[in-house]
Amino acid sequence: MPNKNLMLSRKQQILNTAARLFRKRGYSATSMRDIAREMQMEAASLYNHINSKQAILSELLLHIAQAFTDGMFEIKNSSVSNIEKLEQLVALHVQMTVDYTDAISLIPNEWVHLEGDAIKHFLNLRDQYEKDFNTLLEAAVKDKKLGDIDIDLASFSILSSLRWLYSWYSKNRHTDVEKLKKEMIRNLIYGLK
Amino acid sequence: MPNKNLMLSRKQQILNTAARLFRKRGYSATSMRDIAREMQMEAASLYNHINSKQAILSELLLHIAQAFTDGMFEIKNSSVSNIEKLEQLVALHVQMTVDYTDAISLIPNEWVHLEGDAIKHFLNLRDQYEKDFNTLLEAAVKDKKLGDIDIDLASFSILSSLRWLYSWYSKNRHTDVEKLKKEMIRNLIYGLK
DNA sequence: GTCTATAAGTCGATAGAC
DNA sequence: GTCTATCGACTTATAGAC
Repeated sequence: MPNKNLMLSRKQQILNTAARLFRKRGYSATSMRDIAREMQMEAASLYNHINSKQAILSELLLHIAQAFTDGMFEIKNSSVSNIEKLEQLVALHVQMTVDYTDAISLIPNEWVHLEGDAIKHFLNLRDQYEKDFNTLLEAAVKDKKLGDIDIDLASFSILSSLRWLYSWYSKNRHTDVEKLKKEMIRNLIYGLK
Repeated sequence: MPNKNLMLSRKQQILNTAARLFRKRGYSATSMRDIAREMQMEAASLYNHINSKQAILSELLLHIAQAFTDGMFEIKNSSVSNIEKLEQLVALHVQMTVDYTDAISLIPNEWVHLEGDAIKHFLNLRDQYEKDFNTLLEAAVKDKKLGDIDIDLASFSILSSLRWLYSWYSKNRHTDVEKLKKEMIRNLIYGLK
């Protein structure tokens, strides 16, 4: 298979390369020269495609956060049961992990390096997502589909596992995605029954 | 209550301060000048107590990793059932989280900034711990105490939740520790039944 | 769109006075 | 054990040639 980067815009190539390096060493320990070296160009040339190192990070993080918000919106407003909505949310996380493995790895920690409006926007999206998740979990408990759990702690446990899935998936890329979704739904939701 | 740091050696004060800042901004984004400012001294003075910034990180991470290895050794060699050993391991993680909240937050990501022998040592301890954890999980399945789960993925899910517990605990410090242990055992182990 | 050169600042760490 | 002063390397980002 030819290098997938050949089909992408120069800017998208830079974003993908940066995501991979930020994942490996963190935002602060990755220099513009590091990104340029991987792109086989000089650091100064990067600035013809992106405005700043900070802009790279915020594009990566806000794109992922917005995709989760959009997914939540669709699932929340669909006409299936609450427990099925929870299943679909777990499946959404698995699919995002498969599609954006490097960028999604930045969500748990690297947002602290965002600045100004970007960090505010990111935290707004994240906090609203977590509230919506808790609300659905609570609704499923009221539907008697889940046991009498501590909502906040259970929500936290589920989202923690999903946040770290990129790490497991990176070592198990051969895994069938649909099977992985079913297994995670079982582990994280029906495990709580 | 007087400042707890008053009872500690100057070196331990520096380690605690560094752990707090490394947690907040990451190892790379935290400068020796940042640590010194929090200690109300000059950066150069830190070097009378510690050899380097790198030495701070390796002391913090290897102390935690060794404590987990020691805990695993005791639990593994005790004479209770496999499922009870798993319960005790979850309780160990909860206790470590309560006792070393800042330093434990560095375990998931900041080890990548270790160098030389320190990173080798850390990864050896971590990998052996995870192998032991998987072995116990498998034994509990054979004992018919757990369902027919994907060992590797279930192990991963449990450890992911435990790795992120420091974040939950920081916002819920009032929580009774013994109650938290029981709730996590229920969520992470008996949820899988 | 890529390059060289460089500005302006921060980094970890050391030397040596007190 | 703490300070001031400083070294040499590295940082993000820009100016301007091609």
